[in-house]
Amino acid sequence: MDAKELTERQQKILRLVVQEYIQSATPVSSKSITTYNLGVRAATIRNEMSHLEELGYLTQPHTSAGRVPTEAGYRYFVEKLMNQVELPNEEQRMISHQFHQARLELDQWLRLSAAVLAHMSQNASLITAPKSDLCHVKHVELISIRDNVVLLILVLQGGTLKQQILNLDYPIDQDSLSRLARQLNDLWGGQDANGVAAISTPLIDDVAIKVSELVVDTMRRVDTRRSSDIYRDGLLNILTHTEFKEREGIQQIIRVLEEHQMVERLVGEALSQGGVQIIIGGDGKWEEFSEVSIVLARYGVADEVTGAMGVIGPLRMPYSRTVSVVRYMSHLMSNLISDLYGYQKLT
Amino acid sequence: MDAKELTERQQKILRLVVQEYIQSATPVSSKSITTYNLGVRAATIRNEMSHLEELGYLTQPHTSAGRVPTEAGYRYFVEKLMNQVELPNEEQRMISHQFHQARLELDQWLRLSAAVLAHMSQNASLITAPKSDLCHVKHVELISIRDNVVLLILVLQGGTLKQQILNLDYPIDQDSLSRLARQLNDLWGGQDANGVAAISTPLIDDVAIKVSELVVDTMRRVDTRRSSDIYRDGLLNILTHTEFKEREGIQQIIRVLEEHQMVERLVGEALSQGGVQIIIGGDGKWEEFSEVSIVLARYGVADEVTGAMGVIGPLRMPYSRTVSVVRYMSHLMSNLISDLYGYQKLT
DNA sequence: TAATAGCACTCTCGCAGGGAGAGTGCTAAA
DNA sequence: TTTAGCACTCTCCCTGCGAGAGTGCTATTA
Repeated sequence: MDAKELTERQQKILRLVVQEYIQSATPVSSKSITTYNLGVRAATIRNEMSHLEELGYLTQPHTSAGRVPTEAGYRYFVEKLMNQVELPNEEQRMISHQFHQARLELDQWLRLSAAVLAHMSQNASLITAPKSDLCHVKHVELISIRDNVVLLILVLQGGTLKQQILNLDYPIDQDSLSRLARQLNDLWGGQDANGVAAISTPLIDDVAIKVSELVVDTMRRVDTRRSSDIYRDGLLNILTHTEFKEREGIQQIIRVLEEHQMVERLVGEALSQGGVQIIIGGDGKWEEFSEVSIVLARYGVADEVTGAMGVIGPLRMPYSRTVSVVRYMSHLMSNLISDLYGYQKLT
Repeated sequence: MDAKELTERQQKILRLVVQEYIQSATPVSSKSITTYNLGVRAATIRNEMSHLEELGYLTQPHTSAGRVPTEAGYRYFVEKLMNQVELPNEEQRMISHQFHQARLELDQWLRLSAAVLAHMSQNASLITAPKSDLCHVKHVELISIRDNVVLLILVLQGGTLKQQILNLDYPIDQDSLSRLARQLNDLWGGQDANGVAAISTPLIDDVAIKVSELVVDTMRRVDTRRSSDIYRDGLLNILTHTEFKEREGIQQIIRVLEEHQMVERLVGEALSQGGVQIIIGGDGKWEEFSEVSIVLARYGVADEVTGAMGVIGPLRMPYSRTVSVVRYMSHLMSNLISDLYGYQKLT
């Protein structure tokens, strides 16, 4: 099963089988490989294919059908045989142009990212809003909505916004609220949840106590919740391109997109290391993804704000193109975000 | 085709056929209707069924199969035959309990609403964040992110939050920003986009001008975009419950959930009138929904903040239950929102 | 006149058989 | 080591057939 066991010709054949199958979705015959002018006849290719099958890279749906890549086959392809191309300059320019048109609004960027990932890869995409690794207070603001209803806005380090409504027992005017907000900002700036809690113990003002409770509570919840808002797109691609028989696969994809728990696990994986990661058929680790492949990358500013993005689709997805897109998009978003905040860039 | 043409017995039969078909998903035979003790034999029911077919309420997949409701059949059922039940008290209490546990966070409420709608109806759901009909400034806030990067937070009447990043040519400290924000608040409070633009013309301060441009621009975009954030859930229900042959229907559902344009059209429809609306097979108006039914309602506070929620699924959806859930949820959300802001309630 | 028992008719569904076609594995020769 | 040739296998598609479900029609009954 080791890579060294494959001759150059075997590699060529494996690559062709994978590429052909990704395109056609039908088992690849020895004959169809001969059209690529390898200088050998079908019989020879058959022998090699049968060897590749023994090694676990190919398999047959039934005895007299062509070959289909196994998960191991895809993995070998992705790791050793795929030509890593950059996204064509023209497409890069087109995408980045769209982003700069979208003004400086994070929400728009994320929406657009999901759309671009989905469109370019012709699969489903997902991207999480960037999130600070550490949850520190940047700013609090108190806004009077009406007599005794107050809107609390909490800005976290990294730019995440949280809003909460506060119902008071008695009315309070905007001026008092602004004054209180200013005090609290001085007090809490740069603190994490525990810091705020500790500093707030001596507070006596009724409203201040309520606000501090709300802030601490909100931050604790941000801390425990791994991922933030999630943007998705391209589900329709899956339904139009994928064989409809593969019910199981489609369900897995939707489950990934819909269930927060799944996303959080993936995001955890993505954030654990840099670069583009490719998970093929769950890679043995995840049964729930047995029928799908996922191309993942983190983006953002290391140790400051990071998010994850990815494309999810059937095993036979156009890996080369997808990897290019995900890599490009993660760099683009990293740059945009670091420009936004003036941070140093994540490689 | 008029309602009066249906005898009481025909109504009973039509109701039973629809209910049976919704449950079983297989064409309903005359024999199976006899189990409901109508006091007549299968042959009689056959005659009635054939009459109902002439009237356009039933149809047969093929000559010797049972009957299936037509769109007109569903519509008749929904309008005249369906028993409008309230959601059981127990379920009402369970749901409302969940909402009060979720603290006063709109985001959580919306998420939860989508989940409840999807779970109770066993179909896909969608809900848009409530949005002010009129877009007025409630509050602006300027927060220094670093030297010359400023976070602009714009609170609109109704509680919608917008954030924008502002890059300045030179650094500015938080104190100056706060002072500026206070001035701008006094100046702009309660104004709409045009008001802000008009008032801002005499401004000379460099930062103030930039802020005003950004605010006007943002508000204009909020004005033109019909719907705000959209929350979805329950797509998996569709895939597990629906016959998988009905590819077209599933694609239509996903298209509704994924494409903003579709959502906006539906929301427009929902907002145009109160109460729960039921769109069956596009009701002739919308080709794109030929295979699906949609149960819609608006919620919120009339003429102040309103949103739309709905359930979407195959034609054979459990209308009675779905309508109950949507009605209950729209009231619940209306109450929560009016409590939140202290507004008067929307009927 | 409305209801219904009875029966012929129609259509689907599942199964089996057969032929065509695609693709393989193996053997023997170059 | 490669390859031509051939037997073999398996799918796919078409056909035919019998069973079963359900209808429509007709003649009879209350």
